[in-house]
Amino acid sequence: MTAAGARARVRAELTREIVEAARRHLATDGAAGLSLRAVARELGMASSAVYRYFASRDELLTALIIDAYDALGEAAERAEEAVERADLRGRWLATCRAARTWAIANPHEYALVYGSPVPGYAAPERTIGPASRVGELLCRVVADGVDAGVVDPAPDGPGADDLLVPDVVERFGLPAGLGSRVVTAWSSLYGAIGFEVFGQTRNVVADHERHFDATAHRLATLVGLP
Amino acid sequence: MTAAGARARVRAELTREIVEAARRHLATDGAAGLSLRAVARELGMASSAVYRYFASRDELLTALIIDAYDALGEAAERAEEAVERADLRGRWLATCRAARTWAIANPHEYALVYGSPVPGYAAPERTIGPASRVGELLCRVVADGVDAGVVDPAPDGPGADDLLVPDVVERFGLPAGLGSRVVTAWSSLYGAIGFEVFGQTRNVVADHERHFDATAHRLATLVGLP
DNA sequence: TGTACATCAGTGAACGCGCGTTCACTGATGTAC
DNA sequence: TGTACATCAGTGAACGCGCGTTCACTGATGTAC
Repeated sequence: MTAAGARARVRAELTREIVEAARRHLATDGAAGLSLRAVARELGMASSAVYRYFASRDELLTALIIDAYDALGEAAERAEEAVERADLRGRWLATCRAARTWAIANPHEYALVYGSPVPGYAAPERTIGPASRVGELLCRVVADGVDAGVVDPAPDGPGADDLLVPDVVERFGLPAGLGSRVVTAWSSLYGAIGFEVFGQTRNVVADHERHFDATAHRLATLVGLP
Repeated sequence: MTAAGARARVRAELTREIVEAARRHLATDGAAGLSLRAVARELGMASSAVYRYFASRDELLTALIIDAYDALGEAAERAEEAVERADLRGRWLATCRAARTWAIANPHEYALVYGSPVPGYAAPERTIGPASRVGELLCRVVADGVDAGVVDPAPDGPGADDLLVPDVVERFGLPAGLGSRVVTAWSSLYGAIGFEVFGQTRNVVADHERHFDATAHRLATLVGLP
């Protein structure tokens, strides 16, 4: 068992090294230019050897995508956990700020998951879970506000009840009347982050950090947080 | 003059055909995979012939980018013009909806300008003008509201006055106290469009059109439109 | 109007490069008796 | 503990493909006198 265990451990380590090398290549060539051969070259192995670890280029891409979602999700979760439970707006802001900070520190991984889709690549189902971690966090804050009686559960009236997929509303524990608003805030958050990371606001915004904070506050207000 | 004029006209036509073919290739291969050779092949000419029209692949990319910004800008401008001047919210909504409609109809060109940056490509200065047409439109609506006395010129108090680059505030005719809010709405608009076009809300939103309308209304309210 | 010259569009071969994936193979590492 | 066998990691050559860009060239189209 220990012998087989050792082999498995070495295998897991090399798998990680391949993913790490691929991640570095993302920075120079983008997702579309990610090359198995270049990764193998960097690790000093034959390009064919990589196929012992990943069945194809797309599988390697999937590993990168899941890693990116998980890293972003974990950063946001840690930041949110550190805030006192009753401080709803503080939890919301911490989540938004952590997402922005992670995106600025890892722009190419951010582009991989929230930028243009990679042509010819279809993300498999197992990316869905990691992809929704930040969204879940935002929902929980708002749901806690509803439970505490400080957030209006239906700010749009009954007209916005059926805009979302019913499963989603249930899974995230949100009142139906609030779902669409939270999705607006969620997409707005990534709009703000994307504009900054991709440079669209370079000659527009002077103080990116304070402007982002103002945006996060506005989104908190939009979903009804006190 | 007519002879030279004819030659110039033929040249302009072929230039357009090259750009059109390149645009079609964007759909299958993405911006990073755009290939001069593939474009030449489609047009039945030698790949070297394309160099009589574009000095490099990047120049062709620039032409595509400018075309995309201009097409989006024109669609938005036409839609906005069709609304009665006094109907500020209607003008705002028309602009947002036109941008969304264009993006859905032209997802790859949308990705080209608002998705991940193309690795190794730096957009030249002449893309800036076309890039800001939609933003200008949004600013004008809000500025008209301020002029009419129905939009609060400083909803965030004096604290948000210096978040943007001063030139921008001046160029777009907005009060300093409103600039940051309009930028929030602007990035939120593209966040919403991007999420829909790139598929992030596929299993989340049930009625994309109505949800988008709700979002556009919320953004109008955010910038203070009555 | 006719002719000599200049300009321009387009060709095809070549340079040097990179890619994903397959395949038969060599050794090393583990497993079962 | 020792040996025969099975599993696995990694190799290197090959297949067939595509790319951007350069260059000397052929003809056609325009221009000046």
